[in-house]
Amino acid sequence: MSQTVDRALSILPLLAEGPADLGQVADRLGVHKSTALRLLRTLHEHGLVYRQSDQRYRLGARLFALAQEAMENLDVREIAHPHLARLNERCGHTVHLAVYEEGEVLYIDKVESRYPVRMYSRIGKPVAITVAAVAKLLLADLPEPERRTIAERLEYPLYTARSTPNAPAFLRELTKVREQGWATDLGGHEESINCVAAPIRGADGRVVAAMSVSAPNVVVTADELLTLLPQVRRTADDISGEYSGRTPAKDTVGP
Amino acid sequence: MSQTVDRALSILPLLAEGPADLGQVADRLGVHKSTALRLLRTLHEHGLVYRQSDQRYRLGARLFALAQEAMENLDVREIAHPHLARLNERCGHTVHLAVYEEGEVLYIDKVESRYPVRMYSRIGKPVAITVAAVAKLLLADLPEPERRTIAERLEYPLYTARSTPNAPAFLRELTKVREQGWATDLGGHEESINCVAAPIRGADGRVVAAMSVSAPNVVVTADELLTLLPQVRRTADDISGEYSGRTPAKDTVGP
DNA sequence: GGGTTGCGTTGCGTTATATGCAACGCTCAT
DNA sequence: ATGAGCGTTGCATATAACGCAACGCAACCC
Repeated sequence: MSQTVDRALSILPLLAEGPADLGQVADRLGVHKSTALRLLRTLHEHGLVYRQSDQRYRLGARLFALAQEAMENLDVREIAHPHLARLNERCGHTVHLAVYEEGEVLYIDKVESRYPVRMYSRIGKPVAITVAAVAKLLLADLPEPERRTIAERLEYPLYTARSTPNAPAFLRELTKVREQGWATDLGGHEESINCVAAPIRGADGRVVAAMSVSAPNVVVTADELLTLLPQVRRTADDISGEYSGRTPAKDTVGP
Repeated sequence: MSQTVDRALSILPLLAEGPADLGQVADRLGVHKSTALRLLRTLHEHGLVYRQSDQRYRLGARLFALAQEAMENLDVREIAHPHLARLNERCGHTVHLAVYEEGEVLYIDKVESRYPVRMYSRIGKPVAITVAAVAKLLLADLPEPERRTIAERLEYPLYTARSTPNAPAFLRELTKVREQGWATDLGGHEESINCVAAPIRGADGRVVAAMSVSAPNVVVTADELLTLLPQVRRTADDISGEYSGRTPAKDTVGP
């Protein structure tokens, strides 16, 4: 809509691939060097872009700070966190919280496993959308046409033999998840890792977030992990209640 | 430099404070609503801004993804991580990696303590610059005039009784840190938490990053933590060697 | 239920503003 | 020394961003 801003913002994903010098930026934007320079300078003033010692540009620190603040302002996250921590206390495994936004699913909170073997994931990292249990829950709640559109636009990387292979299979899985009200990922992303997930709903019943418990095979088998399902669902329901205002937050200590 | 981009980018920190509607954004930018609308639309197209169900705008998911990618492209981080993990294996405490950029110090990596009591911190969060051990190391390496300018511009919040109280005290501390080549934070940020830190240097000897080991009093006393100093310095030196190309990366397993 | 207020949204003419050019200056390597 | 390559500057032109005013649409209140 606004050409100048559009061009300036296009620089960010470009730099996300790695540092680049003025010429490279100008070329990839298809503009004159002087134009690119002015845009970069503006981005620099706002701290979104940093000029390293070899004169090349890369993404700046303000970006982290912004992402950080944005995260801390998410109210679901704030409400959910103590519940996630409590669940982690009880079962010891990694607990994740994720939301859907504009075609992406991303983790917004994580409580680390207390077992020495830990899985790799990071807050803010987009989730493997076709296989993750939380992603299935979040997508399953979208209106059917949107679900179809998204499913057909997605790619289906075969992380493992049990990954969702294509759109029809994914849509079938979403229907199942929608009906049963919970989801799993049994080695669909990494061979040895299983997850159980449950939805968190707002006052209107719409799914606003999803949470999951994940553990590697070497710690517990898939069957053992599934025995945690009731606990996970109860936790998710508690969060839903508090989020939608039905249940006031419980004080952890009396006055 | 570029008015339009400048205005658009000013929206981001504004939204970081919390969601806002069109009118609020327009007012705070001092522009007409239609102008604000166009800017917001452009930001929206790039995913930096999200429109929530109540029509208000807040920061978008792309921001997380960008910050994430930016972080993973930092080569110091990549080189340092296995060393940090190894140190954590040996001592069990929380290990941090931080860099300086344009007046801010921020954590770019963290390996969690293996003790049940953990300190609060998050990757990407700006560090308490006047007290953190890593911050002292990074600032101590700046040229003297810059150091002074920064020190005088800073605020000195008294987190605890042992926090750095003002600019002169801070500058004195920096001089000391610069000479001894390592730094500590003994309860300067949180009463019960101590840190020991060492600098990571590039080929030209300039400090490019700093790493620290942190632990609460309840786990180890400050004196006990200080006995780890040689290990911390050795780890930092190993990273420096690898980063500056002097030492080739060691294979963890043979062929 | 009609009127009103408070939003977001649209189209348009004007003018400020971003643009590309060409020339300059610098560093580095030949 | 000399050239190539890159970032930087000033400037005239034209484009694209601006504010305005009018519209559409709710919600709200009398």
